[in-house]
Amino acid sequence: MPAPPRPTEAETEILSVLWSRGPSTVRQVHEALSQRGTGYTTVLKLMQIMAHKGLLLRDESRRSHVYRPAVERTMMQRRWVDELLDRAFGGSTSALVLRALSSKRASPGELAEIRALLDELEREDTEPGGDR
Amino acid sequence: MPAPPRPTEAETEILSVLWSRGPSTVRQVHEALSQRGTGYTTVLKLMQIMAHKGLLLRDESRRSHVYRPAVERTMMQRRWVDELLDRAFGGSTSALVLRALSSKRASPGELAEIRALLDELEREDTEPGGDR
DNA sequence: TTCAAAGTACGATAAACGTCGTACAATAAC
DNA sequence: GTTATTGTACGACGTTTATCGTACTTTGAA
Repeated sequence: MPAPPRPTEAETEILSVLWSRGPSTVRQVHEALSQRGTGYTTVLKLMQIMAHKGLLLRDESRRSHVYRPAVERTMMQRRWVDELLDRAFGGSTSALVLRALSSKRASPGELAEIRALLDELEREDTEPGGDR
Repeated sequence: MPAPPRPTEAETEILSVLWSRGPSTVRQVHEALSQRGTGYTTVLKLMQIMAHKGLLLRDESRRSHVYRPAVERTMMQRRWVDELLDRAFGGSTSALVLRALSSKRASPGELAEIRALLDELEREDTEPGGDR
């Protein structure tokens, strides 16, 4: 099975539900997406197609099939970030980070988290072969 | 004129050329995109549509119309980041930054840049009404 | 056992995207 | 002045996306 393709916008919404809810039936996903007002069969068809594309896996052992993501959220986040990096920031990670930080105000806690990661990254740079 | 819509993928490539080259004719954009092998009239039509949508402005005073972006690169980067934030990171800036930093290795210079911004943001937090 | 409810499967459709060919206008070359 | 070049305008077309209606199947309740 080749790497699954990039999910479309509607597909991404479905993936989000599945990532946060865990394995779910079409009905459950449809209800989670209820505020968007799309019909049940629309969600059904999308999820069938996604399974076909390799974006979802499904368990058909029960009458209501149970779907789950075939890709990890982390993996997909990485792909999206890489894509945005290429497409919009000329590959400059710092430019993206700068934009993210200046765009939406991050909480002090979030800033601390980022600083911690920064510390770790710089430690790895100067002390190659550290932990992990 | 309402806010211009989100550019599509092909439109984004054209915008990138315009942002880096400055105002350009269709031919110049087409040449900058030559490695992608799209036809001249394709680029022409795309750019006409983009002007219609409010993504580009054009100067028709010369025979070869000269196009330029109607939106600033920075503004669009902000929109893309916000969108990615919502769609994929549940609005958590730190999660996005963490993913960006752990995904692609940032250079020491970039890390320093980020640290400097972090310092500034935290200074603003504790000393409201500082510089700016 | 029949019948409504809840499911899946899938064809049809409308809009958006990217693509190009062709028609036409203006300019430059000869 | 005629012709080749370079440009714009725009209709047409194949794909993909998102959407839904309808047909068929399974199951549980009356």
